[in-house]
Amino acid sequence: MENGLSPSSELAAQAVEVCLCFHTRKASRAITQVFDHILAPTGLKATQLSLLMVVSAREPLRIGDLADALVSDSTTVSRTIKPLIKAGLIQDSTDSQDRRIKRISLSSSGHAALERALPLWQDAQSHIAKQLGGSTVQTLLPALESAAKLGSTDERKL
Amino acid sequence: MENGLSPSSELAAQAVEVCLCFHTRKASRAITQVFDHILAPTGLKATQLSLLMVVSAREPLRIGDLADALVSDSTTVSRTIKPLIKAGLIQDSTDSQDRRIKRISLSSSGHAALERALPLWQDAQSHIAKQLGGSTVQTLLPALESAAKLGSTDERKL
DNA sequence: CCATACCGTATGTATATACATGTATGTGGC
DNA sequence: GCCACATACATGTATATACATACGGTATGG
Repeated sequence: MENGLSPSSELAAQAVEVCLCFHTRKASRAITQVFDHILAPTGLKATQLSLLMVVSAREPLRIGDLADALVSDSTTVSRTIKPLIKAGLIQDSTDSQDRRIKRISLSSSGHAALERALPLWQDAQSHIAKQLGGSTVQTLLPALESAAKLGSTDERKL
Repeated sequence: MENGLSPSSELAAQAVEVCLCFHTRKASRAITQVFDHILAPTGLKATQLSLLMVVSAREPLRIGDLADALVSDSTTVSRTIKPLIKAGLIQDSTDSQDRRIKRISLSSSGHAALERALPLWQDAQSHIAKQLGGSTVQTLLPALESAAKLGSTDERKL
């Protein structure tokens, strides 16, 4: 092994270069960092603004439906909404028919925070789109949407 | 508002559909879930296998360099390696010249675990590549690599 | 040669994420 | 109506992630 790597290390080195999980996670960290920095003045993290945007588009909605929309576990959503409830941006109410169900919606503060944050969201989005180039963005978004569908139809049911 | 959405909610609904942060994170959750399920028999999570692969390709390396490679904070790396050190897969040794520096490398158990996991990694990678289609993968990987470079050159230094 | 600034890493705190499990509620068969 | 089962959500535990800060080690100017 002239390069100083064992055979399995050589394989691993090749694998990591094309690993879809590694690259998707690395890119999501980088993009989240940029969004977080630009969104800092709003007091919202990128994840939290995404949550507000999804809720605002579909409110009122159940935790399970929110989890489906986010391709996230419902126990995760149950927790990620907590800081936003504490901050008074999201409210939840028990369904009167089926008391197991929580209906999630934005408070008026939530709507206001969303409205204030959207211009900075646009800044971050434009900044990244400019760096990547329009054609890259055009191919990236559909590819990411395809990838996001993997979890729901696959192993999930097996 | 015939659709029942306020103006800002309508904007937010449009924004989230094209948000690079939201879509990248959603895709990374979906892909990570598939990898985690397929890798379950190895006892390694997708994130941990990625770590082992990167370390094996460049060992020994400093925590800061590992953080750069992962586009992650060095304080994050300092913690994410802990479960792997505890499991005996990764070892760290203090540099004899500069005792601030920790040199990270795989133990023999780490090399063995990596070797055992690689076939399942290949299963997961192939499974997802097949679902996405070869041309999508070919466009996705370079786009993700471009995106991953955003963090290092941008706001980071400002 | 010491004070100070700088560098590499760790810790405190907070959020994000998911699996296993628990709890409360609803539903259907008998 | 009661019991088994299913459904919706929460909690326990563990890992991933990052910022502010602390701490020890190194280098450097005076």
